Amino acid sequence: MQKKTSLKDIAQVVGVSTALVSYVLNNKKENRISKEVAKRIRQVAKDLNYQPNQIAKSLKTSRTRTLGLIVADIANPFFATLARYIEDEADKHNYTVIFASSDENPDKCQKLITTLLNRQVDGLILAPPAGVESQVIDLQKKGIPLVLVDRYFPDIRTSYVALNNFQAMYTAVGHLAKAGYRRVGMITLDTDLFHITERTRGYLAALQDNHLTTRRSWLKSIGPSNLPADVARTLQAFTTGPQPIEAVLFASNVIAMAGLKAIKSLSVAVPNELAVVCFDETDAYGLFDTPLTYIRQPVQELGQLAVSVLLDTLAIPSQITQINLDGQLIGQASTQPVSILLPD
Amino acid sequence: MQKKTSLKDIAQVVGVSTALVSYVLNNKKENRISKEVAKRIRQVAKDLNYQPNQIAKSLKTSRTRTLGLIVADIANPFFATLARYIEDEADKHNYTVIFASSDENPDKCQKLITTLLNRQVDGLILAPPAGVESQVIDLQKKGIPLVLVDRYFPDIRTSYVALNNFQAMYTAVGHLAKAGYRRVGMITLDTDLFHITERTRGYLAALQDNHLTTRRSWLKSIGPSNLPADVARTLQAFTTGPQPIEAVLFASNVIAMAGLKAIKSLSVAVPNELAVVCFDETDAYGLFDTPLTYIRQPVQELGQLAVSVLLDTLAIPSQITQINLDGQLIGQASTQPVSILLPD
DNA sequence: CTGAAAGCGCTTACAG
DNA sequence: CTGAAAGCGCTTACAG
Repeated sequence: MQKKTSLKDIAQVVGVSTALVSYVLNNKKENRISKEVAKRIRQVAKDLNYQPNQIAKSLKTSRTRTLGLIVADIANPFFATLARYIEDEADKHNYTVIFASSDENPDKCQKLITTLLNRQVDGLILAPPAGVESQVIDLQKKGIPLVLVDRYFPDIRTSYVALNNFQAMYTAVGHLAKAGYRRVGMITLDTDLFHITERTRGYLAALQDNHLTTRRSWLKSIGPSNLPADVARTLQAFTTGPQPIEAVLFASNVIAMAGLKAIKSLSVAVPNELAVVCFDETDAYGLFDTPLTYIRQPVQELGQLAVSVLLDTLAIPSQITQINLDGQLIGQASTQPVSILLPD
Repeated sequence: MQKKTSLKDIAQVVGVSTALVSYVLNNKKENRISKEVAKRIRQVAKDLNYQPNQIAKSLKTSRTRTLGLIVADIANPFFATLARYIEDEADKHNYTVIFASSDENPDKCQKLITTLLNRQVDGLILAPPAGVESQVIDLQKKGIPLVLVDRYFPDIRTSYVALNNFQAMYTAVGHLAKAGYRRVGMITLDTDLFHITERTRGYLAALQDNHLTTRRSWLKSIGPSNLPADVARTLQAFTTGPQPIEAVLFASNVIAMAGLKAIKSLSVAVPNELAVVCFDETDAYGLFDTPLTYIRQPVQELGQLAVSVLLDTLAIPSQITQINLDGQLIGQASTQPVSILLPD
């Protein structure tokens, strides 16, 4: 391997100390260094193609300009898109990003946190799995700059950037009510994650405020194993029987994809037999027969704000910033007003 | 911020040198150190919750146990999935991954390479954009451990892990020919990237070998600006006129998604009016009316092999490993044999 | 105005 | 068998 040139090499060639070279290349003490020496140094640095060793710099300054990002799964389109915006925003500030996937597993999350901290990341962007409250508290105790994204723990005072999930689902139900749908069901994930339970709370509150019937069986929580089959079974139950549901909300993108596939294979007509609201935006919706109504998360803002809140925290460690962004309901044919539905 | 405990802290408490502590905690010279001292050291390390500072370790050893990953766009499902497998495989060997997106832009790629090298990554996994041959050669000159993934440059002798794109498309055309389709078109990306041009070469070779008609107008290359509209226009041209095409190949996942949407909006019946073969696997295909035939890339193997080839290169720098993996054709209803097509 | 010296937290060749 | 010392490549308080 070709030897990289170091400050020392430049210093030797120019005949000055490494200190002076460091000052010049970092534009420090500009007014105190003779123009000529500075010029020589810069020229030699360029000639030797000097590239500073960030590791050495980091050891000295104890700042790595690296952020750690832990999501549930980088292969999930939501997190992949989020990661992209985080990357771009971090790059704007000359930070790089190390990413890792927790698979919603608290033990794995703990391991990843330790790894990232050993690499001296300057701060952590964390989409926490359920059950890591103690890990987050521990990070705070250690004074690690931290921002939660997508999810957070209402009982722990941390910085976070998240969707207002209550409002998002509340709005979606209101939209259905206004369009004339009365029997509204929801399929959600079986989890304690706050962002998901908030969606349920929004659903239930909106049913009440819109004077719609609430039935225990119309709200179904589904675990990760056998998810597609369980979603299909639930939809079948929802749509058959004497008083079938008129509209369904899918509370996550994973649920939505499974739900839409089930709707196709059950040959349920959308929206005539069943109106549909999905969560998150994806290219895939464009392949469904009916244009789909969905709740759009402002993923770009989530990513950008996560980075900028974290960078603020680096500057002012005591500062806590909590941001809830509103989702946007994109109304399409899958929730057409009942009054203008075509006869079957 | 709570002060982290260092080797020195442990050494002070136990009353030995930092050197000895380092030896014990790294399990070096085991037989030369008295069991008792070793035990004390381990105990104190545990009590003080010692976590080694990787930055300091890296500066000394000049190995960071970090890999750099540059893809076109981490938000693209193919690269997101690839990144996930790379992450998992790297983690197995106690490596972490810094990722970055080049947006197929050579200048951005150069900038990212420089950034990653300054961070002293041990090696680079690169899905190179077109036009970065000189950058790759430069990396080789510098002796940077490197593996290309997904794409490579046939004229440069580097390690790579890629799909056998020629074979993949050749097989797909053969499948169509066998099913009885005679007029076969392809929509591909307008690029010099080898992996894409190989797909074109496979298409053309298979047409010839299967004695199918080749027409210049049946092979259409489309640029990134206005891609969806251009794909739609092309499909319309393909399917209208006196001698419409009977089958179409979409040469990438982006083309496929645009193509499928266009097929829907043009109300072209699949496979009766047009048989379809897509590239890459995605959840989204499940929402299309007809089960789709597609070419599956072994993404997991691609990711795992990229990491293991790179780690091999770290051990034996001179070693070049070139791997072409075969794609798998998943035959479904969208390419049903002509003989059993239902009448329109 | 300039630069020698100390030190960040480790590892390891080397001397005793 | 054990550990002091040097050094990785930087930065910066400090002395001149």
